[in-house]
Amino acid sequence: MSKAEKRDEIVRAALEIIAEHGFHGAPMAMIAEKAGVGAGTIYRYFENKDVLINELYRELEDRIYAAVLAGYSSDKPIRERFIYLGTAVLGYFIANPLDFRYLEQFHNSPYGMAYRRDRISGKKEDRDMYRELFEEGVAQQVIKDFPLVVLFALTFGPILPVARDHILNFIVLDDDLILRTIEACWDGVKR
Amino acid sequence: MSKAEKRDEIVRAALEIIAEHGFHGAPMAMIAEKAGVGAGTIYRYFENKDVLINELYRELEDRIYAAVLAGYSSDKPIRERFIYLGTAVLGYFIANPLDFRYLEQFHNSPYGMAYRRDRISGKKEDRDMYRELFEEGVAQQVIKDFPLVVLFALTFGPILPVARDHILNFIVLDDDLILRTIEACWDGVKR
DNA sequence: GCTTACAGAATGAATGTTCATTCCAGTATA
DNA sequence: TATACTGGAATGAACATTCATTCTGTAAGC
Repeated sequence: MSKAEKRDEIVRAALEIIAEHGFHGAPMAMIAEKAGVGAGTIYRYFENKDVLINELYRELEDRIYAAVLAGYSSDKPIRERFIYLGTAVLGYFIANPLDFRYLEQFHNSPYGMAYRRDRISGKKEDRDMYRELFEEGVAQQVIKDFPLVVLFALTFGPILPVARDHILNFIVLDDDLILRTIEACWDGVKR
Repeated sequence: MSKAEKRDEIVRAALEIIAEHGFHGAPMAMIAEKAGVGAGTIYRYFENKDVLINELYRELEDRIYAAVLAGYSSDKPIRERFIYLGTAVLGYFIANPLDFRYLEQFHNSPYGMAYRRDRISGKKEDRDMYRELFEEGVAQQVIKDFPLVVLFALTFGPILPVARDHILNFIVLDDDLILRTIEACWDGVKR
């Protein structure tokens, strides 16, 4: 097994275990076992557990960004772009439940708090299609004139619990219901 | 200090520390110190930490329910009731940030998962004004015909992050912005 | 081609720390 | 005095991290 493959195994194992059991149900020894390496080996690739957790987060973020960006076109009308982004994000979560559950764990933890703070205070670059979309929409008077965080809340607020309920089998989302849900978010955001 | 007072002190201390530091930043010894009792004493009032955590949750739920119910009148029109409930809940969270942070911690933890499961599968009685409101609204064709969980997501989905952002000082919500935010939720939910 | 030597990688038992929970000597209450 | 309650030290389990040791692949020497 090459060096890169081994690193990947560790990251994959961490994703799986943390997504399923939370940060505190994921001892390094368990991650090591699932990855098929010794406990000490992880520390040859990651300085400590925090670093592993943060690097995994960055990787997931990149993957989602890439997946969603693929079909995005910034010259379509605002509404169409909004619907596309919403369905794409929700679709990604449903297709990749481990990723979703990991992101949730991360966001609802001190890691996520720190990350969020950096982001809102502008310390973090964000290549964020939503921000751009909202700003344009408000300027064009197509979207309600709210602070950005409120628009984010109106959009992702409903998407995340709906994804969670689907992943946990509390509902079944088919393509039609996904679309109607995102359209309902649009109704909340549009002028 | 009477027996009941001591119990209250413990519960209050737990609320404060867990809301601020999360379940894992809240050792029993720290809760005991803040409550002004010995560590062992807590175990005379609560069988173990899990019981304490769950009882505290129930208490908060009751308080919120009572606060919101106070001004609720189930014979007003659907929209008016929706707006009232939304602003009341959001207002409660803003006025009681510790309660809000505790509830968030709880919901995003294995405790909350179990609770949620019981609730959705109907094992738990819920004296839930929202459920009733949604069912009535759908029947009257005033509200979009979605599964209940989606309607919940469209309503609470935005309320919770907005409350969090306010409590963490990422935005300042005044009465006007609160009202407009809830109205936007209504736009998402109404037909 | 075959052996030997060696650097770097991998291992997992051992360590130190952080808790929840228990226990009991001391204190209040009746 | 007898009973119940309290504080906080003691216990033991869980876990991240370390490090002495073992393994492995490569390259030099023959």
